[in-house]
Amino acid sequence: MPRVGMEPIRRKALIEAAIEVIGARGNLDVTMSQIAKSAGVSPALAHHYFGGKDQLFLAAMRSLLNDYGGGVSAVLRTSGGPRERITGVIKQSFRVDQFEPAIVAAWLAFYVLAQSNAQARRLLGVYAHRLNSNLVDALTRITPRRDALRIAEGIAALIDGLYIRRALKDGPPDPASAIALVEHYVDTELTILDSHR
Amino acid sequence: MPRVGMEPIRRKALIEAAIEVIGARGNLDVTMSQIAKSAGVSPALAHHYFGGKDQLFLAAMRSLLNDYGGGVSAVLRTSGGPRERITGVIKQSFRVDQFEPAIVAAWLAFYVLAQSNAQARRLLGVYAHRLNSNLVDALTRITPRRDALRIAEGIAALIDGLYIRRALKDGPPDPASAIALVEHYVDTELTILDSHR
Amino acid sequence: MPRVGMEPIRRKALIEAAIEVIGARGNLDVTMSQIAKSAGVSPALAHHYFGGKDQLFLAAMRSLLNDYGGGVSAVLRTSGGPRERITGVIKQSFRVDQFEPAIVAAWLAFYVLAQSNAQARRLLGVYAHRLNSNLVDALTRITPRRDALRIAEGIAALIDGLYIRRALKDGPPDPASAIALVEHYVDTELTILDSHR
Amino acid sequence: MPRVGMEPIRRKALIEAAIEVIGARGNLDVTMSQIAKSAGVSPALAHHYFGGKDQLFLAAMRSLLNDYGGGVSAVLRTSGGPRERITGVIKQSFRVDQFEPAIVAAWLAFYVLAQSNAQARRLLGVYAHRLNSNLVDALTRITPRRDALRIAEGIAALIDGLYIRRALKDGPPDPASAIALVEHYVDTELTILDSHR
DNA sequence: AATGAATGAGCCTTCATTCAT
DNA sequence: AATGAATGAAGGCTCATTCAT
Repeated sequence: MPRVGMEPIRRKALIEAAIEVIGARGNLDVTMSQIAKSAGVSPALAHHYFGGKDQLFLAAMRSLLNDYGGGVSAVLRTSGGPRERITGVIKQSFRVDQFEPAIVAAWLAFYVLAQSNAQARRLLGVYAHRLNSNLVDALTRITPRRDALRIAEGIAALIDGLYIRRALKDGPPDPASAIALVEHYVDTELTILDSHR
Repeated sequence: MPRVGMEPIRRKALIEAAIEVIGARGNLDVTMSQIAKSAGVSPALAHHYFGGKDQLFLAAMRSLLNDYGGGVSAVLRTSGGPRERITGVIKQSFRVDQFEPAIVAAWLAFYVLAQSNAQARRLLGVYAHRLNSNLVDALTRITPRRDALRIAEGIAALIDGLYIRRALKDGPPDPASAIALVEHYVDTELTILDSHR
Repeated sequence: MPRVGMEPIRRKALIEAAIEVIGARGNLDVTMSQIAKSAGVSPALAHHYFGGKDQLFLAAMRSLLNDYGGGVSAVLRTSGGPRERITGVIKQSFRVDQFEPAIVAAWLAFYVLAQSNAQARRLLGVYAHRLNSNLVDALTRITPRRDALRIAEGIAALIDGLYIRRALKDGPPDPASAIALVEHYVDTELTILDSHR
Repeated sequence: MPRVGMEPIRRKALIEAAIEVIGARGNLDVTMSQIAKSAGVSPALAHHYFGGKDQLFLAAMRSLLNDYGGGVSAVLRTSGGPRERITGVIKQSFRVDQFEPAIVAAWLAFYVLAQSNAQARRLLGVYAHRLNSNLVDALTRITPRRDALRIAEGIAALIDGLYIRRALKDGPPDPASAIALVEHYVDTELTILDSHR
């Protein structure tokens, strides 16, 4: 029973279904039919709205990145000093909804996709760069630029590494301990720098 | 002209071809034909020796893990004190051959495979546990167990995270800076602990 | 904004769009969507007005035949003697607008359609027969019936054959030379018959 | 039950099946499955040996052209004077096997294909040029070049046109009358030229 | 020991057609 | 009068896998 104005609803449903199915399977070996079925529509409709499998994947990836990037931006707008902003980014990265197994699995899958798909790599690059800028920006206000660059990369690497380890570990992801570990890293680095001054 | 005793030669060639092809493509979407062609044999032979695609993948993963794990073991046997052993593990993780794009890509692909394949997950788990044991074992000799566990996870997460970031970054991987970053992390953590004592 | 009395306008637009699209593509592998888009309406409307793809094709074919047949009839009404009427038919067949690549391509496509579609074959048969009647009718006034039949077939075959050759040749169709060739054929045949009398 | 050395057998069978199916249907709207089934193999095998639908079509077209072109060449090697060679070409064009409905229909379909497929057009162009060369070559030995060019085009157009007319006409193709018509055309043209000399 | 031959299963994609609005 | 929404059906193509040699 077709009604007008369904396009945005279907698009959203399909993107969510894509992430769900990819997350459930753990990789990108999912079919348009599976996604469409999960969204409650025919495979043809998915093609109609997205033009193809790749573009649906990219749209899903974009959605994931927007959810994350949007949260980071919101945090940065409200946080106070540099150190608080770093904490905000870390908390955002390990926000409980970001840590849902399906989401993490989709992230991993998209990481891999980025190796073979230029557009995906670009998307990822933009957000990685934006995250890095935010971290470096905050750190340069409290440490020399040389250290800021290193610490920023350390934070990002820790975040990514913990993501993987949680994704492949059995049991609950335990975001609190992940946050604590990264926070501890930041504190330690800053303390050492202070003591050397 | 078939000769006797070819089996180990073919197996090895096929495993190397698999890693090469997977690395070149960036993911596990490779065909048996591609692998077989790269190894200079027929797809049927690959099937004959490994029994199927999944098992060839697992064999390739096992090979990768053995190369890495073997190196770690060798390092641990020759290294002196606890701190040196940690350095040994880090160096091993970022050994230049481990950092070849093809190898990194294969690692990533296998990480993802581990999400959906129990046998792969088990393989990965064994080696992760062994690595963790080595790190914790060394760290407990110089820090309280509580801190040793945290720092070990930090080291492992940093290693994994840096892997991903190098894999997806354009340009050369620069293992030296990766090693330096992790070493710095260890030193910093240990220094802080010392100063609080 | 729907208005009354749009049906004939839409039908005409769709038929012209069909011929245009078929001509542009060179064959009948065109979609309703392409045709509808070219006509500036929705595919559903094309379906609504013609009942289906086949019927739209037939309508387009009918239009093509009417344009051609109408021209022939007009020529025959105004021309004087038998020889002039033959010239009229030939000129009509190679009228410059009939020679537009799109029209030629549509003709060819419809020729092929006639092989598998009874209605199309009937349409083509009626017009072929009418053309033949006109030619034979004119020729019997100046030659014995036996020769008239042969020459009429020769004229028709030459026309058709030249159509194909122009359609598939690179460069401009050059209708003048085509007309000249057929005219020469008619003249030669008639001259020979005269000389044998 | 696979046996070695099947490739040429399968290729031939598939090409013949393609022509048969295309001929039976009257156009190129045939599926790989239909062709493969008609050849007694799986669709996958057809792809395996030809790489795709287009290439199978082109191979079939090449086969058709070779059958025809090969016959023409054979005729030209054995025929005596120029006039006999022209007769040879005409006879060859209307050889009874060339006139089989399926073959004619395939020819027509390939003519249409040539409009949209560059490779097909090239194939057709080569053979058209070769035929034209043969005709012009023979004609220039008995008429001025200017007339030779025109008559050669007339012969070719008549042949093509008669093909179409036979293909779309109900009843037997009657190659004899087609040959007679073209022969008569040649004789008439030559006679007229003689009488004007 | 090794391979050419062959296929079944499945996926992406397209498209004519229908339907409610 | 007109269309956006939606789908069933089908086609091209790929690929892991099997089999006889």
